Amino acid sequence: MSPARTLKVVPELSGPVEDYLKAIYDLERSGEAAETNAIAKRLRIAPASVSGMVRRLARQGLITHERYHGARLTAAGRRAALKTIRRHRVIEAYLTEALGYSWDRVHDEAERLEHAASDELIDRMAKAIGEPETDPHGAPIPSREGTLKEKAVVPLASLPEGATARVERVSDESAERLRYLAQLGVVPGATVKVLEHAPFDGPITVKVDAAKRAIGAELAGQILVVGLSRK
Amino acid sequence: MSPARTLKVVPELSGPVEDYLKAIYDLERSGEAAETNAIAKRLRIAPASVSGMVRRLARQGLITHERYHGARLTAAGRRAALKTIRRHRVIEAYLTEALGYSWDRVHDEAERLEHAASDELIDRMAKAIGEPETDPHGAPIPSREGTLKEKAVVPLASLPEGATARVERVSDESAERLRYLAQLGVVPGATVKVLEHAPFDGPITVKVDAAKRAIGAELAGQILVVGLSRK
DNA sequence: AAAATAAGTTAGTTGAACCTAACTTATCAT
DNA sequence: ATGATAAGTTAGGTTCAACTAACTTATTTT
Repeated sequence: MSPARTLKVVPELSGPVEDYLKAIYDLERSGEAAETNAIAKRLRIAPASVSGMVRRLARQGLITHERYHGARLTAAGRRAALKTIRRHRVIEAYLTEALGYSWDRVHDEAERLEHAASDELIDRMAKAIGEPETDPHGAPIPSREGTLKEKAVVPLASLPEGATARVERVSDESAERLRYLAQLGVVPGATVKVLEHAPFDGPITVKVDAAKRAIGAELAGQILVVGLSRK
Repeated sequence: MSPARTLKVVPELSGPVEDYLKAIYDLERSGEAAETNAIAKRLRIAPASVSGMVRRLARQGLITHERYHGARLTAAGRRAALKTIRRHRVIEAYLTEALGYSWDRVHDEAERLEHAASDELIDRMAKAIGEPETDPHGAPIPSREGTLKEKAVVPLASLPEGATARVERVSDESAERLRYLAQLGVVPGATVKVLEHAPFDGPITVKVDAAKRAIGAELAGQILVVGLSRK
């Protein structure tokens, strides 16, 4: 048998630490610092546990943390987060492209493999499927160098009636939701036209592939699109 | 994000536990019970740590253990060990067949991935490369059902002068050794003829691919072959 | 058979990553 | 501005899987 972890210049981060950094990265995308409770919810652990880890991550220079006011990634923390995110998304893409997984089954598998896969494996996987730019849910894959170009997207829910848009990305949090979206035809690349927008956060009615579909406000907030035309 | 571990009927075994079972399985192949020190050496941990874990595994019914006299897998332990070994070997085979890894680089990667890959992933990998019967080093891959047919093999070192044999399997413990063996042409499937056998555990001289090679006794003990003819 | 050596175990620690319960700080509503 | 609620933290505890040091049992040598 051989040593459990390969030696590295940068000290290896543990699986849990990688998970925290990913969560913080994700929460920070909305602009504000990642709050303790939000991190806890995302990782399904107790807020008290987050307090402890956040202190540690700050001490290690991966995040900055002002007590009672959330966490923000430092440059080093962001780099580490993007590396893990790259792994996750390349694995997701590889599982669908090379091994026939459906898009609603890849998340959990990737969640475990991302902590065990070497950079070399990730690069080989990416090359084998033609260096895709996004994962199966439309999320962009960070480059090998750790840069990421986020497209300017808006939630489908925010479009006015009559607008046409291309689906760019959907949330991969729930397998069930992904199956439902696939059934509706709401997948990255699909074109949707907003027909009707019920008031008071009601459902919106859209045309997808010549079919009329009603989508709840909550769900429509998770579908990210790029607008094609206002009318 | 989603839960860290999938739920299962059989309680999940931790990575370390899987490593212990694999090590014990391997050591037991030689007939005798797996000794504490041997396990410790294989896993590169202190013997004292093994004592503790062995007690736990026995309590869990995965091994039997008589104090001071080594450990043996129970049926349940053997099943678990073979599952992990199947994962390891399928991953090794997949990495070489599908992703272009050389046979000396697959072990470490598999060592980490085997604890994170789901049964479904392993089955998909195996199918993708045509359900191979062995890993790149010639070690047999346990079936999905947990059975394993070990070929009747002998160490190259045990062959008499003049004998011809087919290389079946080599030890994958050291990447360096594997590179050396590849260079010699000593790979599973190759035919070797013993030309000379130096006394006092000296090197043996063999013919491989029309080339004459001297191989140290120690190394020749790790090369497993099936005899083709005595003369 | 006694002494030397090797193998194995026990006791006590450590560090990571989680937990609950109790407390403190911040924010919001009146 | 004061009290209620929400958010965050501290304190203390658990489990896992490793460690070292000291001790016990088994095996081998003389």
